Amino acid sequence: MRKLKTERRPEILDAALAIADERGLDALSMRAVADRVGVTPMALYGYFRNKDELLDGLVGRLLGDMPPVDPELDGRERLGAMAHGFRQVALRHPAVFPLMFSRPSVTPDAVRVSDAVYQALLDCGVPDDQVPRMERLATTFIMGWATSEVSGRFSASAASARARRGADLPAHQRLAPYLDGPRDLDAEFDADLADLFRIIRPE
Amino acid sequence: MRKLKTERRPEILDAALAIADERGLDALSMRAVADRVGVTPMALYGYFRNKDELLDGLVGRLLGDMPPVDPELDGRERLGAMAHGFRQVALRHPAVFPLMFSRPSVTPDAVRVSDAVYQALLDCGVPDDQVPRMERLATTFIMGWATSEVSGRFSASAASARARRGADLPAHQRLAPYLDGPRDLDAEFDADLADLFRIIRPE
DNA sequence: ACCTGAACACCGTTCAAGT
DNA sequence: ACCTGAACACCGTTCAAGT
Repeated sequence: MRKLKTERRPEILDAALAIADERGLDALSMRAVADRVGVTPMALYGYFRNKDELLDGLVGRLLGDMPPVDPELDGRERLGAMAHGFRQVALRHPAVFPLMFSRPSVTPDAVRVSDAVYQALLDCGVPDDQVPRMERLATTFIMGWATSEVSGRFSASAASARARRGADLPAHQRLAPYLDGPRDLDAEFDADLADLFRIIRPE
Repeated sequence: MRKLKTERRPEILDAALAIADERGLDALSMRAVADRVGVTPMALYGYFRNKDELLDGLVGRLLGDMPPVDPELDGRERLGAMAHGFRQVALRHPAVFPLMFSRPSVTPDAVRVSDAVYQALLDCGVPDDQVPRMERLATTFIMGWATSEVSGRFSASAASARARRGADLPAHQRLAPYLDGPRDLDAEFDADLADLFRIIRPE
């Protein structure tokens, strides 16, 4: 387990992220990254032990890209700002964002984000012993929502396909007027966040 | 776009699921599936247009495996039973379950599951025009939770690594007693579901 | 100290051919 | 109607060598 070089890691991760953003995750090969950086594929193995570690680095990079949150805001406003920050990162990097679920990050950036969420929950009045669970609940929902959005699970085309296919099932029939209309995902995200706050801060 | 054969599709999907369960998603190659079925890799292309379609079929299979829910139960109990069903499917097929996010399914099984969730939400008293959003909210949370669990995001080892790394951040310090203890994911899932019902059915 | 070249054991998929 | 064989253009990664 030899020591890894670190100097060009940011440059390599930039190249990898650019490839994933432009051409998708399937196009993200060690060879493609090396080409973009201007080295041989094998040079990358001086910086990352293997492709999995490079993908972990990419998740860390996404967390480092989270927009900072105004510390003047109250707890609830900070949580909302962070939720929108997650969603923006997902929309900017739709191919990479879903990796957040499968590659739990423990980088300094990841821990800093967790700490900000903990602090916001504490400021909302969540009891200390409930904060870790509420953090998992909130981040799970927000990451799941953003992943669904960027992966097409909430797309209008999937919705109308389901509406068509379910036309003779009872609940689909009753709900037909609401299943295939236009969708405003911005508004739905906000409505869901408002509901989420009712869990976090029972009045 | 020629017509695909269907007869041996279930047999092929069984083989694929077995490989993913036993050896993970990386081991799930067309060649490995063909080997297990006892045919040449190219024979699979008579049943699936490409590997992506085979993976879509796998997601459909998972939805078909969802345990049926007792129709005698009330709406809230049925929702709880379906949530536990999702989680059980995830625990049985940890490598494949996360694909549910990225491969929105429109098979008859998928639509049948949606209809059951719609009906349960209606029976809980959710207004018709809110049911589709609540279905997305609930399934997103449940799938995100199950994906987190099977992907290691909730693992004790990740938690203690984060606890160690965040030891000098303010909220981590204050919450230290609660960050690295033993975890009961069964209990946490139930607690989260109870909170989720407070969104679905405001008293 | 950092990078390259050649090689190995794999991939998904196309096309033409076999029964 | 269903399957196979050979081939193509890729993969991630090891090892030994180059500067």
